[in-house]
Amino acid sequence: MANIQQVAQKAGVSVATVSRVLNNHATVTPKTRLKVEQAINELNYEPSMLGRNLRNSESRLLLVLIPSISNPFYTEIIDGIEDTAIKNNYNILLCDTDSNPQRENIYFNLVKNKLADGIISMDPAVDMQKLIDLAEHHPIIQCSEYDENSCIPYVTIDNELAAYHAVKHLIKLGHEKIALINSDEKFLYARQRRQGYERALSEFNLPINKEWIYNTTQLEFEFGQQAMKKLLQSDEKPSAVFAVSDTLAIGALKEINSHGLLVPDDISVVGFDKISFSSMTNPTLTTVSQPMYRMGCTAASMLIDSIQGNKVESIVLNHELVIRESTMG
Amino acid sequence: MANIQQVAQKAGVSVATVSRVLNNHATVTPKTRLKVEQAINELNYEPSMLGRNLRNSESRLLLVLIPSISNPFYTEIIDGIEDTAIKNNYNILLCDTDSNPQRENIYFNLVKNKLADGIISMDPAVDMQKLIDLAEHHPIIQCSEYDENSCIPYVTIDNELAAYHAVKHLIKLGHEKIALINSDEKFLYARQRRQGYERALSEFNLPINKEWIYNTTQLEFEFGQQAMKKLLQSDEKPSAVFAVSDTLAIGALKEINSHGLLVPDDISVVGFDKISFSSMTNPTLTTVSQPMYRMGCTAASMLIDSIQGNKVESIVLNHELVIRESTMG
DNA sequence: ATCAAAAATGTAATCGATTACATCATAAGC
DNA sequence: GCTTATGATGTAATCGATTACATTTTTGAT
Repeated sequence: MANIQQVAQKAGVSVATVSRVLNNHATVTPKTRLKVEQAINELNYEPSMLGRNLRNSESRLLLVLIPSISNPFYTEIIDGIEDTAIKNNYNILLCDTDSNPQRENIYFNLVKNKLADGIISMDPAVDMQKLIDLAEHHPIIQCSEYDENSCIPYVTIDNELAAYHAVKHLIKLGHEKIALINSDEKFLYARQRRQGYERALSEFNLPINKEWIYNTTQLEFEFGQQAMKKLLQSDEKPSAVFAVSDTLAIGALKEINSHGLLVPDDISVVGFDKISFSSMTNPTLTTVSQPMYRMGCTAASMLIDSIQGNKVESIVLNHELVIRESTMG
Repeated sequence: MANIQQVAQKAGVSVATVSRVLNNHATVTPKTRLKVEQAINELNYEPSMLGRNLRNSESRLLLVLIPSISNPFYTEIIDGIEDTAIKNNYNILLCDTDSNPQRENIYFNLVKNKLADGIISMDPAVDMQKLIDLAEHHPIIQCSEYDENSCIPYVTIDNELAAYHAVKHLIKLGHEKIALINSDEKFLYARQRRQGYERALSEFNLPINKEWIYNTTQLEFEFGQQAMKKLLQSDEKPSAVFAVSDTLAIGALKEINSHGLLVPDDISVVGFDKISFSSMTNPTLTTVSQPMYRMGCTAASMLIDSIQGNKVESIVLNHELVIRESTMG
């Protein structure tokens, strides 16, 4: 691969002139520009990002931290991030942390080392202290998942309110025995959704039954199945279930089916996220939809703003309850 | 962020010595090493990859090209790639091309610019000519998807044989009217799977009915639904369906259900890939399982080998037919 | 104590770009 | 034709690391 010196030599000009052509600086004669462009083509030259970044300290690369690419929830958000980034002449790289601190470190280092200009973190299991430390010197945005005390700007929805809406929907349908399949409450969103759940119940004077609240350690289907299995063993079976993710809800659905019960006739189910598979289940799943694409766009805009030295404010977007077969009795 | 000069100054040594400490060169007195390490800690110094790569021309970063992170098929492969890479002291970056040539270019440039050492391509829609050109000067491996004429090493399964096994399974169950939901046959795997389908039919003297072969433009659920809808309208309805991806098969399942038909009683269904959803459907889906994790490991090993200057050979791995409810009449 | 060999450390070139500043060429004004 | 203003191009420092080679220090044998 040719370098700028060789191009300069071939074109019979200095490296400065080649650089000027490369960066579209005004003061280059058309004739010279042509010579340089010819040399570039002949040598098949492409400028090295390494040299450029070293000098400019910018890479125009954004890092997106996700806990696992297997969770379909992130897909649409990433589309939004990607589109916005490209519109602003930035590119993104996906970093699957697998919630593994070692891998996390690798990606943090890319930023420290100026190989990337900033980070959008969507990993709820991220090492918060490290993220906060990093945020002191580097642009970082939290997307969907966040730490309220961290001072790192975030974009998210009102999880408490969304859960409240979902549960209220079930109550309005006449349900009084509503179970909650929650994930690990070390995550803020899990605590918030539980609060929404409890607020709805309280508001309608329904008791909060510990037996109907189940916390899973992960979000995969099997954990939803396991949760539902346990709930079906309780003294008084719930007549409805609110799960904090579609994957859990789908696992629950499967478990209900395999017990010979019908959704929504015997038990109604509400999920969260509106992943694409949620309309493929039988019955289709009622779920809380987040404006994922917009959330991604917003996060990217915020990050780019922040990179360009502007102060950015956290943003809370609206959610929407999508009513489908699993609650249509 | 401190640089190596500042560390050297603080420790009262030269930059060369700092660099030696950083790179564990033998010839440093324990006393000096200590001084340097102290300075490094006090200044919170981390070496810049930019400077290092510029000098060394290696980044120890691998690029993984995927058409879309929304396809769950890639998840496990990526796990394999990631584990193997990390074991060899490499890191990976996921590149979602969205089958968009512009984005592809960005990632190709990262390699050309030495910001990454090599590429594992899993995008069937990749611009082959560009990939081949790139492969002349840079290590590249094709994973799962490949071009047989490209000379770029690949790891894959025998798609023809896998499809043959799937269809033979249906034939053995007594089916004689077997439909094929294929994707776009501009993809090699689609052509190969069709061949396997046809070989199985021919071997048992079953006619190949054009009406029972449907090509979709994409792999999302809806395209499977659409395909099945069309198949159900044919003069003679098929009694079994082989879809070249689980997502298509799940769409087909949904469509069959919504026509009031039962799987497998009325129509049997076989998918391909064994994505996690495939065990959450009702009924669960019979599918062809690829050794995805191993495929990922293999691809990563091949790439790293290639980076280190060794010649690598293409590899074909074994598949397995997983029989579940959708074909258990 | 002296000197050679070995070990430790320093000096400075290098990677590939960008850019402030210097220099050279051209055109305009008189 | 001479001076000056302006535009085009070149020179060389710079970014942050690595490393061949040079230099200094230490060690050990006599």
